[in-house]
Amino acid sequence: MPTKKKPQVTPTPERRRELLATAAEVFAAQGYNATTVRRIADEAGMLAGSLYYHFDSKESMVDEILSTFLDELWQGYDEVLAAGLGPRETVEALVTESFREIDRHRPAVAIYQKESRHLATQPRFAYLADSQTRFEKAWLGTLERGVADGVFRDDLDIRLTYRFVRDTVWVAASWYRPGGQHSPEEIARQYLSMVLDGIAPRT
Amino acid sequence: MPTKKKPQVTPTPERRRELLATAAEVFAAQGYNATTVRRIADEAGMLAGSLYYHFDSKESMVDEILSTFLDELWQGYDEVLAAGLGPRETVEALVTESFREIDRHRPAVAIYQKESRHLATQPRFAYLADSQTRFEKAWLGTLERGVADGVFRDDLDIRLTYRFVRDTVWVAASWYRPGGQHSPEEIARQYLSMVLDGIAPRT
Amino acid sequence: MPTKKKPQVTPTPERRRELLATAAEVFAAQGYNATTVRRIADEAGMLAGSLYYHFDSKESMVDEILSTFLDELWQGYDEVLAAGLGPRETVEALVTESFREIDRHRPAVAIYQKESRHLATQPRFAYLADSQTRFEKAWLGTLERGVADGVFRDDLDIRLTYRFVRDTVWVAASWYRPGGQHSPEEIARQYLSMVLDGIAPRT
Amino acid sequence: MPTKKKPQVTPTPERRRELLATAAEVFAAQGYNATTVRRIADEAGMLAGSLYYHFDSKESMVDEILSTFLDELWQGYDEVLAAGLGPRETVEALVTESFREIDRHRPAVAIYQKESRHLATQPRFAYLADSQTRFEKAWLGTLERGVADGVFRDDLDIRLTYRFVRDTVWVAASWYRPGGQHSPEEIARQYLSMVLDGIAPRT
DNA sequence: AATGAATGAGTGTTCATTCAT
DNA sequence: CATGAATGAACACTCATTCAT
Repeated sequence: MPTKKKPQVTPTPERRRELLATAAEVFAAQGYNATTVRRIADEAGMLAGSLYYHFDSKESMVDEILSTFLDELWQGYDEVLAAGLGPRETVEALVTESFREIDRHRPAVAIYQKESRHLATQPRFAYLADSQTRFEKAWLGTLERGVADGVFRDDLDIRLTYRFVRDTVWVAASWYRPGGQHSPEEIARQYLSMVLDGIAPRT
Repeated sequence: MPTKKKPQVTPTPERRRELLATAAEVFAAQGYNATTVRRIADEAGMLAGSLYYHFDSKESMVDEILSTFLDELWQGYDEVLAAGLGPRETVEALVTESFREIDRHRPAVAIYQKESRHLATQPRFAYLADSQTRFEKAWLGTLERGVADGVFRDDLDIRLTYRFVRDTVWVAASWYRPGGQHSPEEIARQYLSMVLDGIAPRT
Repeated sequence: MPTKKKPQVTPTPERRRELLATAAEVFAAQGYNATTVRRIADEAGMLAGSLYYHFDSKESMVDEILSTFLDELWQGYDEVLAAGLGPRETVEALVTESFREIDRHRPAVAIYQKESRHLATQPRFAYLADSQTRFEKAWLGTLERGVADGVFRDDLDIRLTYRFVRDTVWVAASWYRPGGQHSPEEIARQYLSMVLDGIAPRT
Repeated sequence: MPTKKKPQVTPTPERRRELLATAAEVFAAQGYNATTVRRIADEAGMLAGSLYYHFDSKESMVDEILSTFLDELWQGYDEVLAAGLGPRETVEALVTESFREIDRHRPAVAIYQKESRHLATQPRFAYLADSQTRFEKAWLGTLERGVADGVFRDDLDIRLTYRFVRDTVWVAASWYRPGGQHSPEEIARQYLSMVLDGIAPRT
């Protein structure tokens, strides 16, 4: 019977994206565990069971949210890392790119911040740990090059510096609201200024 | 009738503290919602129901963990704020005190970071919002004094600076492990150095 | 957004009524507290959790059972009270109406008898106390009118008489079984005969 | 070691009676199932576990309360039934005795009213059903004798009459408060007057 | 006699998930 | 595509009961 089609993998990519956006918003606001499927469905104007036409499970929703975000993030990062910039310029570009991602994927970033450690224990989310590792390599490498080149201080524990910069940037997702008074680029500029030169005036 | 003496309810604060320490560790590791009372009981070597001899509810456990932590935190902070130090010395003292608290109450700080926004919506945890407000006042005030005195830069958005310093410090609770290679004071020193002078070398 | 229609919550009052009838039967037989939600579900041929698709809580089940009963009861009573009958005819009509209610809502009446005092302490069940008060007013008023008119004895404590008649009628719910050898009207007739004329023969 | 005595069956009959009185009061007020052992212990000024020095179980408490009450009740009843009175005088004596028992054992009577049907299903409480049977026999016999002698009406269903008188009397336990304005004997007198002669005036 | 602490079975409730319609 | 109804496992919490001290 040619009239009965099995639902395609992407029945309507539009609706899918809408629903994921809704889910991401709720996950970010309430936390993954504390968010019920019913709540997401409410927000989407349907019943809880209906979501299962679009997604296999609640888990597959976060999965898709996070992997989509990380894919886009690494597209941007890889471009920067491949550009052959100097260490300081690389840091500037990475930070700027990060704030752009926060601007575009705020809920996903917030979920990533809050839940990734917890989720990464499951095999399905192994890519979270992978990403973390690549991230660390890229940053530590850049910082080390910078110390060697004399554009970053050599009297600091480099892992501490790494964590400092990393957290400094990403935590912003917890308070950032798109459409606020500062553009992502402006926030990046000020953050970079603080990170690079400190909050005490240079004499 | 003199026979109706209410028997004392909290006879051994010892056990209470032990159990709360266990609970805090699990809450910090798995998240409050994802932590089952059974899990805490397991870790404590008893059955789930037995916890209710000591505590009213799972909620009252986090409550006691967080309020105990905040009480101690504010003791330290108030001492610093009352000492009449200059803005820069105040910032140094507050940051150092913060890392000491992270060292002493790491699980509580981690819980606070992850759950306080969510918990603060309940009336019972109103003190979390209060604390947040006091915190912001203390920090913003100090930073403003510093800008006026010329010991902090005047070309930065002060709220951005506040968030920068605040997050930078507290997020450390997510990776800090007591007994590591750096003492809290050493970490504080390096963090302060980065925050105040930046990671680029002063020429 | 027109896509956000809230789906209707009570689409099939049918099932609801069936389930409430089942619940009422069990509550009446075992007592509200002694009845487990699992038991009701068993009787209804489903799992305990499934009941929560239809009802918010066990409490809301008794609530609906009792309030539905009282609503119908007062419809009948109000009709009688508004009919402008003499005191003796009013008493006859109220008693007859009561036995009809016992016939139609036996489980609800039994629950009301056993649990109302206990439930009425909760704000949610305030209407139980209200009903009690209205009930008392209606009866006492009728009895007083009867005494004044000389159709009821004036040598009896009127509150005692009230309790006597009230209990006499409602306790019947504890042994009455619909479909027995006497119709509600026949039982009412005999009860009225006893209450009005006594069990000793009139000489 | 002669110093260690096993607790006697009646360690201090005084205390036992006190505790049972307390328990009965709570059972009557809240219902057997809804009453926690902790609550009884609270009321008695001790901890829940301590009650188990005096009683085997919560069940054995009601057991002792109810059986003590029934023993005393039947002492009174048997005396009346053995006195060789006429049917009308027997009814008067039984009702009066009943109100005296309500006066002396109000909580026990209330418990009996509310819980006996439920408890009687357990073998341990078989005596409740036995008592019920004896009770029914005694009353039905007396009423039948009365009808035969012409001192009770012969136009009433005798089982209906039995239930009428029985319920009428015992339900009083639900509102009776010792020390009120009417003595048990006065209440009995008025009840008997209503039951025998009705609430309509004899012409 | 009574306490402090624990047990273990059970209770109401929640929630992700399924599936016939 | 979506609904209505149900499942079943898990959860926080309660409570009668036990027992060493």
